[in-house]
Amino acid sequence: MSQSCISDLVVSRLPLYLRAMDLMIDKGKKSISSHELGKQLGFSSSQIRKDLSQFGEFGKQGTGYDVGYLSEQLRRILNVNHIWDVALVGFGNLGQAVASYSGFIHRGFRIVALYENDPEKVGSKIGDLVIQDISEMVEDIRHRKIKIAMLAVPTSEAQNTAKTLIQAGVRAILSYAPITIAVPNYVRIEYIDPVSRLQQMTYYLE
Amino acid sequence: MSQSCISDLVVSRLPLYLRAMDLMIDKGKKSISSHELGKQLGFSSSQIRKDLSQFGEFGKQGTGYDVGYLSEQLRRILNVNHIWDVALVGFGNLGQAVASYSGFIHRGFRIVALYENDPEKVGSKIGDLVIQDISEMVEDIRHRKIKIAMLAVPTSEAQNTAKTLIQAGVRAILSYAPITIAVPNYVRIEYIDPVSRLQQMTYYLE
DNA sequence: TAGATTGTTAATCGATTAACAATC
DNA sequence: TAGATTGTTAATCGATTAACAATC
Repeated sequence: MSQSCISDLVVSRLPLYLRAMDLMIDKGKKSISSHELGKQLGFSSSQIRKDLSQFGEFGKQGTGYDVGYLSEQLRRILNVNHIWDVALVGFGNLGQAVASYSGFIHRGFRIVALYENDPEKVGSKIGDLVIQDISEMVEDIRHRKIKIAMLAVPTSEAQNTAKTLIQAGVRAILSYAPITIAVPNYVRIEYIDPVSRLQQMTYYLE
Repeated sequence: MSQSCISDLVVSRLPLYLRAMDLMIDKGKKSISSHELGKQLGFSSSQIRKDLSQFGEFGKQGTGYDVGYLSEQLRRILNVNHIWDVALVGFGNLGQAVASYSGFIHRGFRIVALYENDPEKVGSKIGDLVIQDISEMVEDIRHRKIKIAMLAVPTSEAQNTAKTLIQAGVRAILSYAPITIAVPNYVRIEYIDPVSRLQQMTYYLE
């Protein structure tokens, strides 16, 4: 059974299911029905059962889903049952904030490299990490076999930096630049653009 | 013609069209066809024409869309032809980064208030803004008629803070907390969760 | 056992695309 | 005028939901 038959829409919901499971674990809840989970996430129970059934049979009739087991299975499906090394490019305000965010590690990601243009910043230590010059980036990423990068460079440099990252072997990019970046189809790219989300909401205001 | 017949999927693409127009303006490009715009954004030309046609006739046969005019129209449609006042709640690492982000103002948003729990931080000035105690939040937001808030508080406080914001009159929330927040249906909410986006990509890796 | 809830099927609903007459 | 591109229609494609037999 090929993975390619699963819609990206379904995949995009799996992290939300996982998030919810981990919240349940914190609360000490042992099992949950699709109905209850749906209510919590704002999805229909049908949709949750349908989504999960694409990957296996994780529930029990009468009782629902075992929270610990489903969490484990979702981690396996999403490939976050191990920690991924991530590179962060750009250490301006945004890059600094991303670097200091503590929410990555327990959800499967660890920033292991920082690259920056500004010679003033290169060489500084942030926790255990030294900010490296961007000229070392390709060799370093290739050598360390880093596959995921977060992009926090200025918009004008985003496309070129992405290209360089891909040449170095990166296969997934999370970009904070408010611009669409062209990548080959063997590379995944996702965007974080808070302003677009705000504009989406103002459409409905007033 | 009621707005309610327009899908949120369509609305979510409008900010991307606007972003692209503004990039064109910077580049000095005067007009663009749906085909060229689609290529740039990774959408089909049909989809772009269909989306835009829901709001009016903005193009010209033979030449495509006038960049300046379409930009203006999209701003009008999205209600960002004026600047919205925005409140930011939570001034930890994340809140500080959001506050220092310079990309809001020229896309329609201005942070006009900062609220924080920590008495150590309350009273400090950030640019022109004073960090206010969260206890002043409801009265202040109500008085200033602020309708949009960004939520950068710890996960455990997100739901309650959102509730308070809504009581104060906020009608759109951009939440950075990795949790689904329940809101009444007259309130819009969007989420920024970089880790979910990363997990969505690792599904396809290896 | 009786009640609850799953996984799955078929029906519905909605979104995308292909095609083309209209026209700049 | 001839070429290009729109706005729109109809066809296709895909996603969501309702319903229910199976079963814990």
